[in-house]
Amino acid sequence: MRMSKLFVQTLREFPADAEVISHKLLVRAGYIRKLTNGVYNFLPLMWRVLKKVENIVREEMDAAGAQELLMPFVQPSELWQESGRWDVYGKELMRLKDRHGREMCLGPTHEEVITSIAREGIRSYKQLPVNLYQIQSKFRDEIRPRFGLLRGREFIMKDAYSFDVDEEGLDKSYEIMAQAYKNIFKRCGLETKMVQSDSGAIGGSVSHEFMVLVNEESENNAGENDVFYCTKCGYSANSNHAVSILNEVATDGKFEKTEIIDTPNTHSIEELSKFLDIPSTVICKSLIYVIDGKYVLALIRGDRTVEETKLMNVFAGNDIRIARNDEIEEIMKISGFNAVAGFIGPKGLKNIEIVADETVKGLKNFVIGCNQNDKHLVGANWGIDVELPQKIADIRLVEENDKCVDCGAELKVTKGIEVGNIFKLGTKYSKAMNATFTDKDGKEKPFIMGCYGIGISRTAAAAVERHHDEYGIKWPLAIAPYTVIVVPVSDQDETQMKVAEEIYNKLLAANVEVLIDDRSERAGVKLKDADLIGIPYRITVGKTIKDNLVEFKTRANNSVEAITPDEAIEKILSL
RNA sequence: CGGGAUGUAGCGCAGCUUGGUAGCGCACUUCGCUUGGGACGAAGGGGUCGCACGUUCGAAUCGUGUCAUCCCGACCA
Repeated sequence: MRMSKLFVQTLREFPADAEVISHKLLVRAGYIRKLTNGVYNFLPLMWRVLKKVENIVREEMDAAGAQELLMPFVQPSELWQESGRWDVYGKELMRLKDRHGREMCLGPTHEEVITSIAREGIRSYKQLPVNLYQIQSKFRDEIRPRFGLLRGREFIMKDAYSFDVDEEGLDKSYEIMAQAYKNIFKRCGLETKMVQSDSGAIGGSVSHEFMVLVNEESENNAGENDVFYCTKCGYSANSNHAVSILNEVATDGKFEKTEIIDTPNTHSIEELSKFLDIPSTVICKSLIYVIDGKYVLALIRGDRTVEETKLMNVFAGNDIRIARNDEIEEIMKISGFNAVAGFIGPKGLKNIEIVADETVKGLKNFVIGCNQNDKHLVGANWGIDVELPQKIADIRLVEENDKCVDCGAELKVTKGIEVGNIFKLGTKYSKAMNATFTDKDGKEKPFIMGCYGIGISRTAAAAVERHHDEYGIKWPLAIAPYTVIVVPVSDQDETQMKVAEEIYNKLLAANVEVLIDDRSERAGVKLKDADLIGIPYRITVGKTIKDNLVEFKTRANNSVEAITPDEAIEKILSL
């Protein structure tokens, strides 16, 4: 391709509305352009990259025995009503009506549609297992799209769905996909970590996420997930799912008397601990949450933080948030108190579910709110002064230096970009939608399903996050829009132009994806653009051509060497 | 949805306090000159100043409303 004809506009400055580096670079280097909030045009260079990623995904999925199909982007509400998700999938589901007033939605994911396909097409266990996938645009009306391609509303996704006879079959299908995913990301030039995660709105039991770790980048960190991992064994998990061994701390408050004492203006654990001159580990913290509209009181030791997803899962909820002050007021009123946040305790509360984290179980002679402002109960003990809640669960956020449940070594935390996700769905959809097959024993059984997603556009953006420098993008070879760019330094030097054209034509003839910068620009412009756009290799034809030498540059490490044109061609052909 | 900020040419910005009919850099067009790291000179084209209503002889500038965008929290590939 000739640069003079290539549809690309590079910008001399970064766009003002971009925050993370992949967004800044992709816009500046002319790969993408925003159409509207969270929705981007993929310009020719970007589309080449996306097709590369898609093809890697396609090859590995096919090799893993999956079959590609394409489902509609617009879906009828009926299917979603069958699965029960029409009412629980929140505002991310883009709903619309057709001319007859019939309710539809833009596909954010395709469990319902694929289940309806399986329901119609699979009658017998003999047809199983089967894995079907598609690569397609998805639309999720995200609350806050941001970070360019990393969290758009419309994005390209590969979604696959497996159907098995039984759990062992699912385990096998899941394993095959996990391996395919490892191959895919490796081929894309991305190091990923497979971590345990919460299964969220899609549902199901087991799930893992593939994270591109980005902690090394201190500038505007694009990693939206905290990943905890063990420094010794292989354990790693998203913070919304991570567990750890209870850490050993002082849990005896050593108060001589049990009494309610004045603790003025101690709204936070920190203030209370300072005021009483005790460690925060002997305080029981009380937090009121609203889960699916119902009130929940969560008790946790003063030094720890509640993990909201874990808490929500205790009640199988879909939505969780901390209660507002007016809601706390309402609870207090119902229970006959008037305490504000900071002085709340479980004793005497009405109309609320109570759950305690494991950390509070071992507390002795501890401090806890008693629903009286500016007062706390000190020297409390479970079963004597306050009832230990019946519901006890792990609802705490893991912290760095907690111990691994598998091997006892220390856990560390890092940031990650989630580029892929695999779930064991089980029968969640097949049961709800009555999708069954006839098994060996002649009985009707629901499919055992799994689902497997990869953010294609996000993967490309993640590659930019991981591979760039101050001059621009450094595409991994496998997903670069072009392999090599030939740059004649001066378009007025006949020899340079002639040699550049020769190199270009030879590479073209060898089916190499090659660009030639034939624009009548000054050298600086052409070299800067080549770096910005991030083509993996550059062959610069300059003055040294009189000695039959060109400059061969490897963008990945910015190394250069002077070699002959033929050697340069040879190097490219031997990649 | 809550908190903060911003909307002026394709991109980056100034002008707004103290109203007087819009400007700079990049990009674009033409000519000259230049060609190893985003040159230079000359001449051009392009904006109903987000939108609406109001105040005023007169509004980018003041007021009210509205829409959009960006950042911080709850969603997720």
